[in-house]
Parts: sequence; C-alpha cells; structure tokens
Amino acid sequence: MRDDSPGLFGSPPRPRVVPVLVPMPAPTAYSYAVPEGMAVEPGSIVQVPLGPRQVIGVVWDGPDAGSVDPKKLRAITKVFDCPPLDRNMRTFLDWVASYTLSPPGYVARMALRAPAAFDPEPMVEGFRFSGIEPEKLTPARRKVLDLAADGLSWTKSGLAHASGVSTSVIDGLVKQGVFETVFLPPPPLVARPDPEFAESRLAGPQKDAADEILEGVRAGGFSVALIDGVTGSGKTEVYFEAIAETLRQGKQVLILLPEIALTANFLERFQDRFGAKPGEWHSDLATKTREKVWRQCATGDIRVVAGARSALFLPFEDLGLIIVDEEHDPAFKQEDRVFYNARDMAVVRARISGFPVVLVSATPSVESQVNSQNGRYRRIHLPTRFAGAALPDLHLIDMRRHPPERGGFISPLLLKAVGKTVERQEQALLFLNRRGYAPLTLCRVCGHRFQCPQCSSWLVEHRFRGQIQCHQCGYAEPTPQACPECGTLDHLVACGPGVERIAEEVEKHFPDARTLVLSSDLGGVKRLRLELEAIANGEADIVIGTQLVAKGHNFPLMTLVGIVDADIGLANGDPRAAERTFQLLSQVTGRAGRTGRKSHGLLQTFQPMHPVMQAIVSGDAEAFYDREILERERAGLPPFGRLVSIIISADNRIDAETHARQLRQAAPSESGVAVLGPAEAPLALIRGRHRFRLLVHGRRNSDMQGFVRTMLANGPKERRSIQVQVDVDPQSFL
DNA sequence: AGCACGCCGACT
DNA sequence: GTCGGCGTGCTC
Repeated sequence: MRDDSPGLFGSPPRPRVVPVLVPMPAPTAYSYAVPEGMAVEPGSIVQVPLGPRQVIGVVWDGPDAGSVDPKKLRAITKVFDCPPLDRNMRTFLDWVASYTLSPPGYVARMALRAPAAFDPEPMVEGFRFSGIEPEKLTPARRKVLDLAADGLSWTKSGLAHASGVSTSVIDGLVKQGVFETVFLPPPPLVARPDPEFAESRLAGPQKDAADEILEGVRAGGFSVALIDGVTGSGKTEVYFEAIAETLRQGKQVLILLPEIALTANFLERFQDRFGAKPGEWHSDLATKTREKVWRQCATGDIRVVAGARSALFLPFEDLGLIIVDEEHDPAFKQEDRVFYNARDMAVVRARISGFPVVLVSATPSVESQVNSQNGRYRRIHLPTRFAGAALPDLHLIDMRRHPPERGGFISPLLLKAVGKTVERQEQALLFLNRRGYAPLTLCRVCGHRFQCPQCSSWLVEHRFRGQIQCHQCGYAEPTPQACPECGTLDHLVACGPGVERIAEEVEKHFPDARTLVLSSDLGGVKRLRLELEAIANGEADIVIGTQLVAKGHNFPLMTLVGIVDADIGLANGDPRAAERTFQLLSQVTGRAGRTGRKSHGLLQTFQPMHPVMQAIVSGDAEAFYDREILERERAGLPPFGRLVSIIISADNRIDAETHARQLRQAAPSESGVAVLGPAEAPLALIRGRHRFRLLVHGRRNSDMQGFVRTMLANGPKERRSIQVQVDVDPQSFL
C-alpha cells in the first residue's frame, strides 16, 4: 500500500503520475502512478495492471493530463531492465499513429513484439582454469588443460568440443576445483560484419552510383536516394557500399526486404561481402531468436538487420541507414490493424532521426518515380547489366490473330518458340500467375459454380492434389465426382487456365521434354529450393511457374520466357492494376537473358495496344510512368490523393467495424479508415491537417449530424451514415 | 484487445 | 427452468 499519511503541510503526498501507452485501442495514453523509489523516464518499458491482467506498456512523453479520477489510478508493476525507447523512436511512433489514424497504443505495441526480451538475457555459465592442478592427470584431462591453461573462460560444451572429450571430463575437473564457475555475457547472435571484409569490385556506372550514394552517407543527415536499374545491374553491390560506409561510422543498418526475398541467397551474398550474416527479422522466427534479435538491436550488439516490414519498428540503439530493397513491392504494406507502408514509414523514421534512406527497385513505384522527378528523392540510375548480359528481346503475341487450338491456352507461335528452345537444349519458362488447374469449376448440367462456404470466392481445382481449394481463406475439400447441386456425375468442367493445366498442355505437345511446375502450394520451402537448384543445373527443359519465379531467383540457362496471359490483373478494379502488371511482367521477363546467349520473351495478350504492353516490349519505362502519372493526377489517386474515411460510431460498433472492413477492401490501397467514438471524432478531425467528408454510424446520430454540418460544408448523406472522405497529400509524410 | 455483463432464443 | 450466442461497455 502507498504511504497516505499526511504530508508536511497537511495534504497527502501526491504520487508521481506518468502517461503510459498500453496495447489498447484507446485514443491517448493512460495514467499510472509511479511507486516510491521506482525510476522511470519517457520510453521506459513497463508492466502495468489493466483490468484483470498485466500488460506491457511504454512510459510516454509529456506531463500527465491529470484528468483521471485519482481513485482509478493504479501503480506501475515493474520497470524492465532494458534501454528505454529513445526520443526519436517515440516521435516516430506518434507520427505513425497520427498518419495512419491508429491508436498510439497499437503502434507502440508493434515496437514491443518480443514477449520476454525486455529483461536482460541470462548470463551463460562458463568455466575458467583456477590454477589448481588436478590430482590425477589423465590424457583426456591433459587435452582440456592444454586448451584452458591461458585462463580464458569457456562454456562447458564449447570446451568439451574443442578438446575432443566428453563433458563428464569437465564435470570431474570442476568437482575437484580445477575449474571455477564464471558467468559470461550471452554470445552475440551474429558476428560483427566487417566493412573491409571483401574488396568492392565495382567499376563503371556501378562505381559512379556507389560514389554518389556514399556522398550522401558521408554528408550525414536525412536524404533519400532511389536506385533503379534492371535485374542484374548490380543494385545490391552498390547499396552494400553504403552499408559498409555506415558501419565504418559505427552506426547500425536496417535492410528491409519483401518477406519472400529474405532468402538464403541474400544472406550468403551479404556474408561474402561482410564476413558475417546480418541479423534476421521476419514473422516465422522462433520466439527465442526473435527476443534475442530485439534485445541485441536495442543494446547495439547487432549492427545490421535484414528483415520484413515489421523490422522497421525494432528499437535500434543507433540506426544510421535504411535500405528498402524492391521498394515497389506490395508486401511492404501492412493491411490489418495499423495500416502502413513500410517504405514510406522508413523515409519518415530516417527524417525524424536524420539519416539517409536508399530505396531500390528495377521497377520503382509510381510514388517514388514522382518523388524523384520532383527532386525529393535523388535518382541513381544503373543503365547496364553486369558482365554484358543482354536483356531479352521482347515481342507481343496478339491472341486474336494467333489463337490457341481448341481447349488450349498457348498460341502456335509460343509453342513453336518453346520447341526451338528445347531443341537447342536451352530452357524455357512459361509464366502464369494462377495456381492450380483451373480458377473456376462449374457443372455443365445445372451451371452450379463451386464456391467457398466460408468466404464465397471461387474454389480452385488442384488436380495434382485432387482437391478444390479456396485461395482466399485456405478452405479445401476433395474434388467431388458429382455436382453437389444436381447430383450429375462427371459433368464438372474446368474454366480457364492454371499452371497445372498449362503443364498438361505442354506435356501433350512436348512429351519428351522434362517439364516442371513451380508453384508455392506444391510442397514447402525445402522442395522449392531443390527444384530451383535442379533448374539451375539444367535438369528441366520447360518450367511453368507462378508469381514466385518473378522474385529474385535466377535461372542462368533460361533463354525463353513466355507469358501465358499478360492481361491478367489489368482489369481487376485496383487503381494500381497497370502499375502492378508493368512491374510483374518486367520482373518475369528479366529472369531470362543472363546466359550470354540470345534470349527472348513472348507475351500473349488480347490488348497489344495497351500502354503497359507497349511499354514492356519497347523497353520504354519512362513512357509508361509518364502516362500513369497523368492518369493518377487526373483521378486524384495515390500519390496525388489519399482517401481517408473516418467512421464515427455513435451506438453501433459492430456495424461500423463491418463497414470499415468493407471500405478498407474496396478503397484504393493507400486509403485509411478509422472507426472513432463520437467523443474522439472532433479531436481526430481537428488534429489532422485533412480535408474530408464523413461517415457516421448509428441510429442516434442527430447530434452527430449537427456536428458534421458545422464542421463540414457537405452535410449528412444517407439515412444512417454520412461519408467523410479525407484527402491527404500523401507527400505530407516528408 | 480482452473480459464481464446482460439480453434473447433453443435445449440438456 | 438453464446454456450460450451476440452486442455493449470498460479498462488508467
């Protein structure tokens, strides 16, 4: 119990009260009392009581609002022995909360995603030669003592291993007092990368590009560079030099990669240059490792982290550079809870802390293109491939003029090209971004379509597995023989192609060729690895692959890339459809042409005049971007406008949440949707520098309507809801 | 987010 | 008569 005896002047001593962010959707920090003798400061990571349980929170900035009923006030349970989140980190978290319209407690929680990392790692038990000779010196004991005679400390297993004896030998020596127990700091997770480990082999344009980036790194302070260049132009080698320079300055480095690109291949390349692996951070890290990485980032033991988007919220001790590789990749966007794009938030974190960011992509996002055109980002262009590897020759196949034979999906032109490639004993890649056998199955008798019982999207037949699967929620069942609607047997018909169906067609035409399907659903990572290796060793002639072939894997023997349906994704209502298609097709066709031999790309399309198709075959990316930028500007889409809907929930939270979910799914991808209570709404509206329109939920919304009318020019729209659209200048994150 | 509480429909 | 679904309110 607290001391509540009267103070010197008669009034009870008031406990110190501090704001604490707790993992809850509350609009502001909660207030907690600091027990006598407990030392906390802004950024301290603490445990506090919240309702019936204990939660992790962070002491926040500013004086406590003092508005909480003192009777409600509870005390902080404990402070963790852990570096507090620094001022810049706190500013960053506040900024992200405000920009994404998210509760600050949720954003803070993203920085505290390591359950038991907040207390120091336990010391490791070790042993040191005490100077006392053993009574009996056996050969095994001799070996151990030879190693440990210098008085350095060893772990038990380390010493046993190094001297080639079993641990019981050590146990015996410890018992006799030959070794004394010491406690060692836990070993670092990864070794320190050495900027001088391997000499940089850059020359020509790569060298110039690296020099230009180094200039920014040496100058210090905030800057953004955008490196662009085709696959194989040496982008990674160039940014490795920026990392080396930052390490020389004694600062930490973060490399953000799309989840899938965090491959062994990348880690090896890093190790070849720096002599050690970077720390890794991604969603399927073991809890223990996760905690170690978090902790060692905070203490500075880890100098470089390569991670997925959530690594942006690690509490680095002294971060000095962020690299965002494949910056255009949609995987940088988080679309649940806190909606953010890690690429943009990386720029914000760098601006707040005052250090450089390097964005990297062969096919930059339209946003970054705009930012580099208007001078916000420094553009660094790598014009050529390494070692003279040529880009493939690209051509369109007009599917209206060269249709496939009945029941097929590959035009005679593409089949011919595949045939020739196989004859020359080279490899061909057929790309189709559709898993399974057919995207839709229906009954020829009654027209029944197989739909997911859980989420109502189409069930996709997977013939290899004998299943029909939902690609939305993962639901699966064995492929039925009879129609569940009318019961007719054997009248189910597959509509449209998937990779399995393309494989079937290929095997029909080239029965002697070795055909391989690469798809994320066919076996785990291990199998995929083996298959990629087999392809590199020339153990396949024709590879049929989904999206995953676009991501960073190289196929040195590939001389033909055929895009089965280049038009997929052009007409799906996403305002980024054209951009995505452009990026995907560029990445896939970039897989070929690293052999030194002549290579080709053939794109099957029904829209040969479409600007995306034209830009791809002509290699004129600028033309595509210029056009896309104009269209976006005209439509007020990102990067020129951001749609933010604020839903004010008066008395029906469930409806409002459902509505919010719908809006999030339907709206352009950079939009924000916030659900607020009536009390919070005015605050949010005034705080933001937004222009907007509103959506109010609830039956009792007359008071809301009055509020909205005075707040905004346009009043209530529908009976129960008023939409507020907030257009935020997306550049305001700078 | 989690948890308790209170309100209505369907059952041992 | 209760069990349990869902909707609502509260947590410093």
